[in-house]
Amino acid sequence: MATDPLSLTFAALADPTRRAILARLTEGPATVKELSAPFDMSGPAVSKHLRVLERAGLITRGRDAQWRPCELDATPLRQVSEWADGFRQFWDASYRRLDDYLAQLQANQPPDTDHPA
Amino acid sequence: MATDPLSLTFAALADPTRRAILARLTEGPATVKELSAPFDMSGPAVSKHLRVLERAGLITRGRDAQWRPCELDATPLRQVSEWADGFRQFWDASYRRLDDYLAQLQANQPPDTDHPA
DNA sequence: TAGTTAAATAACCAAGTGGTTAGGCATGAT
DNA sequence: ATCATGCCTAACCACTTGGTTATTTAACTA
Repeated sequence: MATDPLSLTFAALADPTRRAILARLTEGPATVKELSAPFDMSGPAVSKHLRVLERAGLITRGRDAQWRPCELDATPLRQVSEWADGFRQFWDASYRRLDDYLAQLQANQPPDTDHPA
Repeated sequence: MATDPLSLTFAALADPTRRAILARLTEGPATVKELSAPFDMSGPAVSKHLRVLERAGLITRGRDAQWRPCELDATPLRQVSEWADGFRQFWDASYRRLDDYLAQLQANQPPDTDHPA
């Protein structure tokens, strides 16, 4: 797998379980067991997901007796947002093309308001 | 692998080659050979990357004689941007915490400008 | 000391990834 | 009809992923 930061982040996000864990962590830190609760999945499976999130820098892990609380670190998501925003004009393109088409229609042959589509 | 649309999109983006292909396609449609040119990689390898992008709905493929031109479809990136934006307050949080700290410092014990840190 | 709880590690498995080479199939050119 | 081009599929490889169960480590508790 690619090991550059952006690729690690995207790879970490490419799993619904991990995205759900991040969503849960927006409400505050949680232990591994708390994070496991919503999922029909063994503890080690959740541990692996957490390791992927940690490698991507999306969570940090502390230590409190036998608990290892996880905390959200959303800073890598900033790069994700910025990368995606670079394509905004292209996902807007179809709508703009439709707007242009409608504007041109309006200018050249105004629709007959007596016969709306 | 997860097969929901957002996971497919994130997985497709988790590779620098595929992101470079998308960047190239912002300049307009291209054939597979044109897309392969910048990469030290066999044709089939690029074909596989294109299939991943196609499965994620990020490109569409046409047919022109023996060429199979690829075109960008950025609409899935809109969901990516919206998902990431949901975390904006959290990647801003550290800066806000710093601002708060500085503001509090300013109010309670104004820094000695003769002894800057 | 013995027992319980939280979490990690180890070992394993099926499936997927990212790459390769070899070969096949259309299409266009000679 | 033959050949070259563009691209695909097939088969293979080493490695990763997402899951499992069993075991181990670490810390608290009785």
